[in-house]
Amino acid sequence: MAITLKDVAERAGVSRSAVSRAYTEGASVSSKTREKVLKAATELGYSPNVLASSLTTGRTKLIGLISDNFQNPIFLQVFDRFTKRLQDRGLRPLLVNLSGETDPEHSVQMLQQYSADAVIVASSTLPASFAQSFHDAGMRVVHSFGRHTDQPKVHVLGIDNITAGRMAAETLIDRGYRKIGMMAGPASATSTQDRLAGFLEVMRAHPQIESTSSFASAYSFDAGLKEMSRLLAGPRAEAYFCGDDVLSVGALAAAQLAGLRVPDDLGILGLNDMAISRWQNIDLTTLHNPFEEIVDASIDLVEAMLADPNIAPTARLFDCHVVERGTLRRL
Amino acid sequence: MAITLKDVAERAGVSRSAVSRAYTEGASVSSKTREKVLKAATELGYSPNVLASSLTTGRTKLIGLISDNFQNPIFLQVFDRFTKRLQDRGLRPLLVNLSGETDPEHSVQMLQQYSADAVIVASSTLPASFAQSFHDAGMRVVHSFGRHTDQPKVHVLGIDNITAGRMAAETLIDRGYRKIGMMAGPASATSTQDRLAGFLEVMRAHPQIESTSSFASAYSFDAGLKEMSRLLAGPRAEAYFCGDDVLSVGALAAAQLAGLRVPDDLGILGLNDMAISRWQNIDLTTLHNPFEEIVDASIDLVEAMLADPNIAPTARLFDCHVVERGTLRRL
DNA sequence: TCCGTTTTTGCAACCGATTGCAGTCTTGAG
DNA sequence: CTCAAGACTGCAATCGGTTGCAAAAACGGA
Repeated sequence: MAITLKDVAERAGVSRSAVSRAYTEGASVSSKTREKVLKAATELGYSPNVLASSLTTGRTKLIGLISDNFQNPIFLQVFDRFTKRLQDRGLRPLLVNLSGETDPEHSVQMLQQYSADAVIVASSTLPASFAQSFHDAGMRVVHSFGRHTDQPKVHVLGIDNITAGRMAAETLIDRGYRKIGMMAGPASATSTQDRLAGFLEVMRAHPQIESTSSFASAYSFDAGLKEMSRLLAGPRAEAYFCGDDVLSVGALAAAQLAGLRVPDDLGILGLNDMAISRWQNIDLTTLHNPFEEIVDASIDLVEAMLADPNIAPTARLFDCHVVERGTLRRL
Repeated sequence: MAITLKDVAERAGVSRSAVSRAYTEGASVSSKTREKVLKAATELGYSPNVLASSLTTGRTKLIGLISDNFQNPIFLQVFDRFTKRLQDRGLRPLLVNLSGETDPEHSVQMLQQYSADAVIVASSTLPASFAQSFHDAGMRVVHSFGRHTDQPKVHVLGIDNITAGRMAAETLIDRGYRKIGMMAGPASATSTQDRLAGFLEVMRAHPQIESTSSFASAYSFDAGLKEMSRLLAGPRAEAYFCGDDVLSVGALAAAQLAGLRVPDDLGILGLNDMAISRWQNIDLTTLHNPFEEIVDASIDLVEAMLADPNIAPTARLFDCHVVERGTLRRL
């Protein structure tokens, strides 16, 4: 059916090896032969089968891209960036939708079956053990948006969640809020835990500030709406740091439903700076997540591992900064 | 490095064929042998290499998923559904980000190199010729969200854009609007053309209604904001049917900036019913796009083609319906 | 128990490439 | 013009599986 190397070889009147070499950078072929081959190839419409060659070379250029969050709009931006950048380097994203699954077993096996060259775990909620499983199975892996550790077992890149939590708390205090709450994400997510830890640390240092904290059940609009509605039903804070932007939007909706004006009656601070947060209809003051840098750095790491599988695992932190918009009063 | 069939064969004390057969449904193996093999396999942690087997079987279970829209939030929902459903059937999405590219050549070649079993073109903006190229290259292809034709060259599924355009126009008329505009998407997109055609058809049948139409430069928030701002600067209509939901949100932002109240001063009707449109902060009245059904049907078609590559290309249309929310006055 | 069936099994060729090796061709220096 | 070094080339083995075929084993009925 499809054109194979053999067809090209026959047409060009050379051996199969010659054809193969014509396609490999720096191989020992005369330019005359190479031309003959390329000519025959274009006439036939041939392009080499990566999968077949992967058998001997051990390289598929397939990169597993695993995510457990297809609800958060920022992930569309993340996927956009990942797929573009991978493509630019001749790598192919094999997308895996975890959708609720927390056991890596299945993904590990599947990516092994396709001998993916590397795996990118793109998630701020999965535990370190998840990415680790791929490493244990002998695969190259980088965990993007993962939790920082001093002795990482696998490459992990992400924002500095603890510092972000602190920054959020300090920002709210600086704006003069004296009753401050954190509506965090799901308690099980590592990002939630760290952001909350940073937040609480600052609060402990400011005993005069009244502070509260609670968890939303997921990083989703509905969870944010629900939890904020609950909070607003009781004695409320003057401003809330929300676990992330989608939660914040849910919180804004809750405020609206409660008849509160933002930022006059209630301040909301998000985290991520997803594209939508910039929309005037939302106009969310938030901490910017430099996800483009994280994605790019992740791919750099993937390439580095492809060149040398044994580079020591690194943990890189990226800084957030406040993006001024309309949901927090200015001083 | 990795465990191969040979290792398992040795450990189980059987031939390589036996191992292979143990893994193939309906192959001629005694249950005794199969058990021996499976036992050895689990002890060794073996799982067969799909890519190697694809050489002989001609099946990779890899499905190219091509999209040119990573800006529109509804596509995150689309990807979510596609990846989940493909996975459920043991198929693997190989994601291709067209990002501005309109020439299929490159994608065709890439997917051929990976001998993808089939290709799904998920786009409402690409011309039919794009999907056609894959067909011409001998690949199985279905075009999801594509334009309907009577004599389709490839399978194409999508909403009935012309009827949707009509429905939008009629909805606005029914609500008592007498000056009606359509702010369409980019002129080059097939979906734009059809939606506009349906809209204009109804308008022609209602000469007493004052109507206008114009194009936004892309299906994006910024394009919607920009075009609607332009429209609002001149003599404006009482209500606009926008090319899709993201455009609508941009239009809402423009209205807000112009100090207009929606729906009192201005009505906005969208199309797609993306998740975000339901958010109270947006609360967009829109035409529901049954994308889940389209995705599911697309995958059904893929499977059907896998079973029989020669089934005649079909064109299926899916109906939209109005979702009542807060951006259009009720009667 | 014997023999024709049916079920299992292993051999070996093959899928579409790559690559070490050894033989052949070109070179260019002498 | 000769010859050694270097550049090319093709052969054949290999990657990890699959599968047609023939031989071996198991089965079942008489």
